[in-house]
Order: sequence, then structure tokens, then C-alpha cells
Amino acid sequence: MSPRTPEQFEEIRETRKMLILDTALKLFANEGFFKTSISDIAEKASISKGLIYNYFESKEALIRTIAFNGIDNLLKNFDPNSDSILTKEELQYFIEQNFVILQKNVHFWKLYFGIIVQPQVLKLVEKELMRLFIPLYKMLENYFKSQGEENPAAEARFFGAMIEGVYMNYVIDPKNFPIEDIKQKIIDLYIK
Amino acid sequence: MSPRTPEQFEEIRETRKMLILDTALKLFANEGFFKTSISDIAEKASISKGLIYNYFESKEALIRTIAFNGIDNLLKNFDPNSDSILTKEELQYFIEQNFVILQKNVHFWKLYFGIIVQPQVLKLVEKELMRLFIPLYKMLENYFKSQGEENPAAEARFFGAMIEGVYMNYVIDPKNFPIEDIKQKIIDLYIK
Amino acid sequence: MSPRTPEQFEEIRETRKMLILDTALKLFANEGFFKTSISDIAEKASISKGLIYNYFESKEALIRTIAFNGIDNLLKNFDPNSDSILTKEELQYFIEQNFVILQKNVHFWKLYFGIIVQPQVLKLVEKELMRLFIPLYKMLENYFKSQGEENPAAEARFFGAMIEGVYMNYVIDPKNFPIEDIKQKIIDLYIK
Amino acid sequence: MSPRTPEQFEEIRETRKMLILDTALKLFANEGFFKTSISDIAEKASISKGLIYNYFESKEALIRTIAFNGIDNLLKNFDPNSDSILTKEELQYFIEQNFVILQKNVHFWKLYFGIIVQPQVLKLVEKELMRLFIPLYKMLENYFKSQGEENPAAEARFFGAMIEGVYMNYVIDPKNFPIEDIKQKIIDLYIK
DNA sequence: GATGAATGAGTCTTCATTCAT
DNA sequence: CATGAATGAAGACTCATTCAT
Repeated sequence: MSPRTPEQFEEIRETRKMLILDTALKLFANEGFFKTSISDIAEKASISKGLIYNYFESKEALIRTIAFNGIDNLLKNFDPNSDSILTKEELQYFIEQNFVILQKNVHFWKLYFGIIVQPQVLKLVEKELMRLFIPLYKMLENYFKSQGEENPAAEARFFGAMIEGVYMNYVIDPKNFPIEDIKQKIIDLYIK
Repeated sequence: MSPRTPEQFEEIRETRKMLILDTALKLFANEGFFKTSISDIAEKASISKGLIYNYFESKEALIRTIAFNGIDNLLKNFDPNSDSILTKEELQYFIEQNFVILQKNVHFWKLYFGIIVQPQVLKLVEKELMRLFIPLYKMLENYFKSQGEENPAAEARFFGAMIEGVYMNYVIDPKNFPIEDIKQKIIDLYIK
Repeated sequence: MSPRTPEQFEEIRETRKMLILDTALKLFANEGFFKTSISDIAEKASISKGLIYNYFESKEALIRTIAFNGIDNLLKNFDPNSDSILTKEELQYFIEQNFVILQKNVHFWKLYFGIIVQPQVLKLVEKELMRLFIPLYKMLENYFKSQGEENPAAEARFFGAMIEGVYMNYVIDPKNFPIEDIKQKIIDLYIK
Repeated sequence: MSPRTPEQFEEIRETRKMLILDTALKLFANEGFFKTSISDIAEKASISKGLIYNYFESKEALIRTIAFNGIDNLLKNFDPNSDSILTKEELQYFIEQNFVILQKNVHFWKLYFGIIVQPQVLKLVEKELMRLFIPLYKMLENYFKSQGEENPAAEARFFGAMIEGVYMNYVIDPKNFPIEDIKQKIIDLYIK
């Protein structure tokens, strides 16, 4: 009889929002952004099409929010301090941590590759991606400089590209990609 | 005005087909498969929409043909003999050749990443990609086995993933990616 | 906290109702009936969407009520006695009174023109408008007959149309329309 | 067998365009701009929804084109030379001409009132309306100045408003409005 | 072979209205 | 009395594909 309190409404909103974001992430990742319609998301989440627009302004806003959340989530688990210089042990921890996060967020990484490879979609989230990668590359560059590498920027780019290649191959076919062997290979390569 | 010979017709067909394929490749690569409409292709190629359907059954058939042609083209330039075992010198040549081909086919590689990352699109060309990659991986595996590596299959997958990562970073932003430094880095790594 | 008396409830209802009607009138007049959503009204009135349906059955019922109230309000300020025949002085008073009412109810008149011009909306309030205009036109007709005009019905229609034209131009652009000059012009024309 | 010539295509386009414009004008005028859907127009014109977008960019573009064409049509029939000063005889001809045009373009005038009364729709065609009305008012102003009126601008506005009021009443209910009597009344009033 | 008008299914989005609390 | 989450029908618009010429 008595109306819901603002707290109850907030809770409902939070739950619904998460449901929509989660459903959309999976569909965008598995079927692609353009192949996934708002109807698909609504159906899979067992809600009405209209409700999605109660929570997100548009399909673009939806993928943007997903990207933002995914990146925030990454940064929470793993916030590179780009000023301090990593030791070898820390780099090893960093690499291992990376692979843990990869395997816990396969959907996000699928979406990530779906995004960066499509110029039209990339534009939508480019800025947010920069927030994640600039400090990361800075940190790697500093590390390689501290190791006496003569071209630390290129070393960092190579390291990043290699990791991305591995990630991409993993998310395309997680069952058959020898992720553990390859993790070990990278550690051997960089930590000796 | 004089009636064309069958050969002339055939020549016209071939020219038109190439024009369409070429235009579509560029648009698919730069704008994305879903963002590119048949009208866009027709307009850019200065032909009519209908004509495209005279040469290709559907939009899907178009991208499939582009992928097939791209792969055929790669195999023509570079056909790994999976039975013979590479020497170190040959691997170095193989790597260098690879980077030459990459830089000559940026559009194709853009499209390639756009494809493998979208399951719905990947299905369309999966088989053809296998035709390219199975012998390649076989060759790499043999090479690593010959070098005494204990897990040559994983070594081959890692090598492939690394190359893909580098390629992907290059095609996303060719201007700023230090491709030459990285090529050298890879050669140093594998050839010593 | 103490339970409200029935009178207090009634008062709340009346206040709320007026708030909704007033907000809706302004929005309908300024933005148009179709461009104004129930949400817009709720937001501008700082109440919930649901509450509007507590007081009005539908959006149509809302505009109908607004039209009815507006007309009642006009009739209250100004109730033509269609039986008695106006003198010239009374007609002058009538005209002047009209312009006072116009300037006090710009929103209503804006809405009025928005309504009569759209057949689909006009139907909703047609009957009520008749309640206002029939005695008005009757009164004018009687006046012109008393002045010896040979076609008093047409004179009345002309007078009404002219007034409407002036009203319409005024509400579309009140700042620039020379309303005072035109009022004088009409008085000169009819009162000599 | 041989393809259509550009002239044939042009002819088809012209015919179709007119069909769409004509159908849309009637529906917009009779049902209102917002109550008329693109589907309604397509159905009434016995064509597909999509075809309309082959000819007009959007619903807005459609109403804009209708307004432009309507005004062009008016100006063709009747192009006021705002520099030359009308004689009384010319003004009489102007008034009579106006009423002929009104009765030949009832749909357009219905739409006109539907437009100017809705701020959201007015914005779409405001500029074009100015093209029509500014020289018209200029001409009237000059005429009243030449007749020694002390406030020719206000006279022109009044004349315009009166005409609009008459037009509006006519198009709302052409059967019952005594248009001939009223035309005569206006001529008597201004020509003596 | 070549054109582009035409179709219609499908997409994103809006919004009046309902209803549990 | 009051809230706002939820629904679903409808609307504007896109685009792959067909087809008459």
C-alpha cells in the first residue's frame, strides 16, 4: 500500500541495469554489436524493449557504458602506477595477474576486440580506452628503460601487441588455445 | 556498336568484378562490414546497385569472395611447403616476407581482423581461412620441433598469436606503430 | 501525520488538478499537443507520471478538460445575453473586454488555434466550443440586424473571422503584433 | 530489354514525387502532420513505405517540400511587385484573385494553418513563409501609405490578419462559410 | 550487360498507459 | 494519495534484394 521508498527504487534500478548490461555484454561479445538488436537483448533478459530505454539512452550509450564499466573493473583489479618502476618480480606478477583477469573476463575481451577492429564502433569508446592504456604503456616503457633497453617505447608496443595477439587467439577459441604454455613462454621470455 | 565477342564480354565481366571487389574491400575495411551498404559500394564504384547482384549473389557472397581472393593472393605470394623443414635463414626470410605482404595489403588485414573477431562473420569464411593457416601452423610446428623445442605446437601458436597482435596494432594505426623496430625485434628473438 | 479530513483531501485533489491542468496548458500551447508527452507534464509539474492518471483518464481527457475549463472561464468573465440586443456602446465594451481577455489568456488562445485547425483534435472538443460560440454569434447577428444590415449572419461570421485572425496573429507573435492599434481600428470600424 | 533512358527515369521520378506530395498534402491537411504516419501516406498512395524515402529524406523534408511548392505555386499565380504602388482597382483585383486562389488550394491553406499554429512545425518552414509574406506586407504597407493612412504598417497587419481569419474559417468548414458575401464585404470596406 | 525504382522485413526509439508497492 | 518501473504498440527510417525495362 505504501509506495516504494527511494532506496527500493534505487535497488530495482541497480539490479535491472546490471541485468541489461550483463545480457548486452554477452550478446555483443558473441554475436557482434551490429548483429545484436535491442530486441535480442530484451528477449534474452526477459524484459521489454522499452525498459532498456528506461535505463540507457540508446544502443550506443549501452555499449559505451559496457566499455566504461569493463575498463573501470580492470583498473580496479589492477591499477598500474605509472610513476614507480617495476622490478622483474613485479613484472612477473603483472603478467600472471593479466592472465587471471583475461580468463575471468572472456566476454569483455571478446567485445574489446570486436570494438577496436571496427572503426565505427571504436570511435564510440576511444577516449575511455585511452584512460586504460596510456598509463599501462607508460609503465611498460619505464620498465624497459630501467632494464637498459635502447628503444623502450617500441619494446612496450611490442609487448602490448604480443599480449593482445595472445588474448585475441584465446577468446576466439578458449578451448583449444594452449594458454598456460604460452603464459609460461612469455614469463620465460621476459623474466628469464 | 559492333557486337562484342565472347572474349570481350568475359573481359568486361572480369574488370567489373575486380572493380566491385576492390571497392568493397576498401569500404568493408575502413567502415566495417555492417556499416557499408550495397549502395555505398555501388556509389563509390560508380555503378548501379543492380549490377553488383549481377556478379555476386549477396552481400555475404561478396565478403566471402573477398576473403577467398585475399587468401589466394597470400598463398600465391607465399606458399609454405609444410613438408620440408625450414632452416633458420628460411624462417628469417619468411618473417621478412610476411611484413612486406602486410604493408602491401593493409586493407585486407583490416578486414581480416574485422572478420575473425565477429563470430557471425567468421563462420562465413572459416573454412577458407583454415586452408591458409593449417599448413602454415604445420610448417611452424615442424620448424620448432627441428629446433628441439619441447612443445612445438604451443610455440607455433604463440608465434602466430604474436604476429597477429603486431599486425592488428599496425593496421589500426599504421602511422604510429613502430613496425620496423618490431620486425627487427622478432627477428632477433627467433633468429638470434 | 494526523489523518486528513475529507475536506483536506478534496482540497489536495483540487490543488493537484489545477497544477496539472495549468502545466499541461502551457506545454500544449507552447510545444504543441503531440510534442508534449505525459512525462514532460509530470516533470514540469514535479509530480509522477502515474499521478496524472489519478486525476485524468487519458491525455485526451486532459486536453478536453483544459478546453472545457478555458471556455467556462471565458463564459464566466463574459456571458453574452443572446436575447437582449446590444447597443453601440455595449458592443464597444464587448470588443474592448475581448481584447483584455485575449491578453490575459494567451496560452489558452494558442491552444485554441492548435485545436481548431486539427480536425482530429477538434472533434474532441467541438461540442464544448459550440456552447461558447453559438450564443456569441447569435448575439452578434442580432446586433447587426438591429443596425439594419441586410445580411446579419454573414456580418457576424465576418466579425468573428476577423477577430480570430487578429487573435491568431497576436498569439503567434505577441511582441511584434500592433495589438493596440488594431483594437482601435476595429472600434473605429464598427462604432464609428 | 534495353535499359530505361535517363529521361524515362526522370519521368518516373517526377510522377512518383507528385503522387507522394499530393497524397501527403491531403493527409497532412485533413488529419494533421503528427497524426499522419509515413505508412498512412504510403498506403493511401498505394506504394511502399520505403519508396517515400527514395524521394524524400525524412518526414520533415516532406512537409518542407510541400510548403515550398505550395508557396512557389502561390507566387507563380500571383507575384506582388512590392515596389510599384497599387491603385484601388489593382487592390480590388488583388483581393478577388486571392479568393480564387484560396478556393483552388483549400488543402494547402488547411496545412498552412496547421503549420503556423504549431511552433514545432512552424520552425521547419518559417524561412520559406517569410519569402512569401515579406513582399506581400511591404506591398500592402505601400498601398495604405499612398492612401494617406497614418499607420500603414498596422493597417497592413490588420488587413493580413483579417484575411487569414476569413481563410481559416473557410477551410475549417467550406460548406457553411458565406465566403462570397464576405469577399464582397471586404471589397466594399477597402474599395468603397 | 546495366539501371535504378520498388519492396518489405527489420531496426532503433518513443510514449501512453498500467500496476505493484 | 503517490511513485516510477514496466509494457507494448506504433512510428520513422534503413537496406538487402528483386525486377521491369
